[in-house]
Amino acid sequence: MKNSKTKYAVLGVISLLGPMSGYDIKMFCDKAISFFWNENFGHLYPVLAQLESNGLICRSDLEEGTRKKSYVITEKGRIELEEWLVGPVEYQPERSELLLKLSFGNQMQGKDIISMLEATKARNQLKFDRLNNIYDQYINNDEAMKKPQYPYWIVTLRYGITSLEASLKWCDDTIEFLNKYNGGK
Amino acid sequence: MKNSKTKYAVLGVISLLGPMSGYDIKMFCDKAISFFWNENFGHLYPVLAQLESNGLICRSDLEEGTRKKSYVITEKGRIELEEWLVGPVEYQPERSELLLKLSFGNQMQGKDIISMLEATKARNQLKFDRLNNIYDQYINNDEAMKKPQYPYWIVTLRYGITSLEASLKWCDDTIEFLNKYNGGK
DNA sequence: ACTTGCATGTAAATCGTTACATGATTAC
DNA sequence: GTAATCATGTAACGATTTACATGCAAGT
Repeated sequence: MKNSKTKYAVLGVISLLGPMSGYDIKMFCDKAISFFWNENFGHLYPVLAQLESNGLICRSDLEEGTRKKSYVITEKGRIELEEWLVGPVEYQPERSELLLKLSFGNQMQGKDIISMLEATKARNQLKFDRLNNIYDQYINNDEAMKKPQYPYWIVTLRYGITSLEASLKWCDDTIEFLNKYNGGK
Repeated sequence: MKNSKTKYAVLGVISLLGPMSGYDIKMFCDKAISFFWNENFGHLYPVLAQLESNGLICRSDLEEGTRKKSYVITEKGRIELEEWLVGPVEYQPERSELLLKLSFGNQMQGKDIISMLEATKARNQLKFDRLNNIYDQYINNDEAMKKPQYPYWIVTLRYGITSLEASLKWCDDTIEFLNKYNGGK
């Protein structure tokens, strides 16, 4: 559990959104932050158990009688979370399957490259639209603005939107460039 | 070896750049494509051995007497490479430590957020400058233009440049936004 | 002599995904 | 009644990273 960012994701989400179960955390990831963070049950539950046994989170008493196991963060957990928060953002080696394939483009047929780019564009357009919807609902929303995380969520949304925008433009430019290049030779 | 993209990276690089050793492949990754693809020795060598035992690559006779083991792609390897190339680009769940931390920004001190963003900006500025240098040397270079991969490498470079540009702009905007927001409240 | 770069590999650990297994509750 | 959603977990597997280990060759 040295490098598990899942650990910190869990600590952060729980510390921010009060008593939460593994299921709650998963749903929150899927619905609210999946454009920059993802978790799955198979990893989440063991980490949760480990965090509890290490005293970084503990059971809340909100679930009386149900199967649901809600957790809150402990003082010890909060300290570890803060240590991570002020530490450096770890370098993450890039791995883009799209670019890898594209760099071997001379071994592909022109139509296959274009359809790969079109598929990427379509996928990103969907993400872009979805994010923009969320953003529009969130920005200047009185309810949302009361929350202390408001400005931070705004900027993460903007990150997603900005980079998807750039990606969409690149798709268009690239399709045009390759069409011209292959037409012109 | 079902989902190993390393496998395809190796096949692609070897098929494109002729007889290559594990070391050669690693150096190529580091120097030429590290902005979108990375490999490490610990993974590379076992995969190389496996690809050879599966008949997807075979030893070339270029290394007589040296310790260096150079490989070329086989017909079987080329077929598998092409199958992967025309297949769909797999969805990769996002995981950005920067955005994860930022989304917990209300639990950080203002100065720590700003320095995190400044560090990100500085790092990306470096990458941006480096990529631009490579791009400038490559674009319209007579030597480079003769190679069949020329247009494809151009567009991958543009991808890197475009997305770093977007990221740099976002850093500036975000620093300004958060400064204003926290100053104004 | 010594450091840097070339060169290949193994072992251990870990992280994360996928598939599997189970069962309660709620809505239609 | 039955499908969807809520809810928790385990097991197996696979991919990748990190650390370790070795040794040659070339330049300074």
